[in-house]
Amino acid sequence: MIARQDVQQADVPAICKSCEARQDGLCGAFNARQLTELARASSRHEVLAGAELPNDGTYSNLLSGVVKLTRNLSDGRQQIVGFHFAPDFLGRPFEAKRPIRAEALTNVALCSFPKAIIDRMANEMPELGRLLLKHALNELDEARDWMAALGRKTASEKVASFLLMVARNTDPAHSPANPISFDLPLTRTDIADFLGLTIETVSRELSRLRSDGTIRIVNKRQISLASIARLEERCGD
Amino acid sequence: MIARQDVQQADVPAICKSCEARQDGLCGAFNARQLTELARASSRHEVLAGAELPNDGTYSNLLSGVVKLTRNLSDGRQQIVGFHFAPDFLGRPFEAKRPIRAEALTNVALCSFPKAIIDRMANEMPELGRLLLKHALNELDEARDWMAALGRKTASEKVASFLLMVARNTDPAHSPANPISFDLPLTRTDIADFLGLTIETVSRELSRLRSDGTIRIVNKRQISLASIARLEERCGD
DNA sequence: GACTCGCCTTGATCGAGATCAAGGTTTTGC
DNA sequence: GCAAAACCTTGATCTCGATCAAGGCGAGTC
Repeated sequence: MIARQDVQQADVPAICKSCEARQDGLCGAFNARQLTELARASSRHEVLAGAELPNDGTYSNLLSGVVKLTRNLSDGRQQIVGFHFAPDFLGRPFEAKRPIRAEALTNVALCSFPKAIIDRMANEMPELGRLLLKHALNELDEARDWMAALGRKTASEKVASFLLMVARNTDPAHSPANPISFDLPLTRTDIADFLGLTIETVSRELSRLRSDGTIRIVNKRQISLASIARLEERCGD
Repeated sequence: MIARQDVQQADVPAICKSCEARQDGLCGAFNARQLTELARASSRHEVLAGAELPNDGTYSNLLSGVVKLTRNLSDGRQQIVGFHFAPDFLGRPFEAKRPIRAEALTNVALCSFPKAIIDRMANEMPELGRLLLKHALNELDEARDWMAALGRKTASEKVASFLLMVARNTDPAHSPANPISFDLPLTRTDIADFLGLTIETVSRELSRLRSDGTIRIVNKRQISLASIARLEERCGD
């Protein structure tokens, strides 16, 4: 699912076809004239797996890959507070001072827009402001769902919920009844830091799900689910 | 601090002086003509402690009181995913279908604006859209701070962080070195549901903080802190 | 091949916080 | 005022997930 070859063929200029075609991303809101202007100002670039994304106030469409957002306590304890899967939209226009870092989990391709241009266009076009707001509220809803998981779910419910989330982001249109298979773009350490568990507990819970037939672990990173419905029974909500 | 008498004297009409005076609320963004129009459309009302706030798409300034946002798992486990303290701004224009309920913890006074009017004004005035976005991003940052607490802090760090948050919202300008005292607007059950703990653990941690002199528990609901700095040492970040 | 290094799994034991239980205090209602 | 109910505290015990420990697997390197 994390299509590495997308990152290789990265010679699409300026505002890329993938942006224009995408309903979900920022570009859906613009008219043809604005898209032409954006094309001149935007830039496409790659970030390698493991590298930190710059927090420079630019807005970006995430064209391929997976990004994690982490927040650290002073003694090094780490919590992952969110993920971005392609084709999400990334942007933090205000208050970028919080101790939250964005890091590429896989190789990542971005189409970035300078803050100044987007801000000016948002002034001309209220529709764009509403789109940005809608994105922020979706992220807020997701954050609150995970708060409930972190505070009140058991370890096995957390792992089941996590697998469901990855499956849905990997293949959103998939039927709940059919088997589905995907690459986990995270190490066990990342999963643990997301779920507020240790790597040992994550590993044990995955083994338990494997031994009762809910999942198959092909490759450490490659998981296949017997059915989404089967996991939904175990995720606590 | 939760000024109950404010709720009693609730005969301010339409768009209230408290709204206009408030930097933080929605009204800061409007010009005089728009404020006059809003005055006709807005309504002030009260919600009693314990009652649920309607999720009807209206936007509101929270004039006094405290509101909790809760999310429940299917078997009744509850997680509090956020608070609103006066003078916060409340609003969920999109995707109100998530299983999140807003409930008044104290008596609450609201100044509400119909969604249709705000939406139209947001179209006329990009500044308003940016204000709404800024509020949503602040809430997102807070949610992520609490994700880190839920996932990675110990019980005593959670309780210390919680007391700090209430203290800061109660008297944001207070010096970190001086003592401060405030009403806890929550039961032990609410605190536990916010921190992902049980009421017994919350009670024990409060007792521990009392016995080592960090806090004084006057009245079950009335807490006084020796100093904010003292608590900050214990909150883990 | 064999060595190393990073990552994962599994087992044994421990401990923070949950659960169970009893009693205290504050509020409410008569 | 008293009784009942709601809420809070404290103690005893248990359990889930953390910690400690050992070894496996796979990729890269020599």
